[in-house]
Amino acid sequence: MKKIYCEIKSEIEKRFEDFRKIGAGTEEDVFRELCFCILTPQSNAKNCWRAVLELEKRDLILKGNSKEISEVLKLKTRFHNCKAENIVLARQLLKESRLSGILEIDDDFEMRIEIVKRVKGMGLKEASHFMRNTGRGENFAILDRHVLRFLEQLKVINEIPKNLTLKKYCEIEKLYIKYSKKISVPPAHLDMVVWYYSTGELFK
DNA sequence: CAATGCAGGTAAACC
DNA sequence: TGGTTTACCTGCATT
Repeated sequence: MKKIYCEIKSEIEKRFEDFRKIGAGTEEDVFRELCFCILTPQSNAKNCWRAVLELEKRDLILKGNSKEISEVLKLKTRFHNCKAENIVLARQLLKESRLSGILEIDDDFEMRIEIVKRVKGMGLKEASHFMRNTGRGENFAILDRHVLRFLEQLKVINEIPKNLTLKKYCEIEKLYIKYSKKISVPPAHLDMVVWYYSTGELFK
């Protein structure tokens, strides 16, 4: 694992530079990333990004109603009806200037909790994902199926829990961080190493 | 062709 | 109250 990390470390660092740029960009740039994270659960990440681009092309991210958005999401992501609703709801936050208040929170952990509480469709995993993609949360774990399987294989955890409650997520996250320290790979980077290891490529 | 597995989970209902 | 189950939902690759 450490060996793989050394091979792709510079590539990962390049990604993180891009992430920080997005985070420092316009609120709209950040919102596009939020939409992406709302789409990814149980869906193909690449198709989710294509869906975001398609929504943008049709100018639906800031203007489309849930039905129009759903039409685009259909064929590209699972649960397109819920996710279309969630994008419209998240947009309300943006338009009522309640999103910027969340984004201005200094403490990363506090900000993550606020995202989970305020943005429907965002759990701890996706909130961590969103924060990483906007250049924050370097001490978070993005506990998706790949990472959990990886942790199980290494016996960092005994088994993958059937349901990941907030409490269990935090417990496993602590073990994940402990392990990342042990092998001297930053927590945020380890996630990408695992992702590369299981899929053979780096994406978002 | 039918059956199965897989795709970066979350919210809400349930007991 | 907190852990568990279910709804959301479908295309595509593999066996």
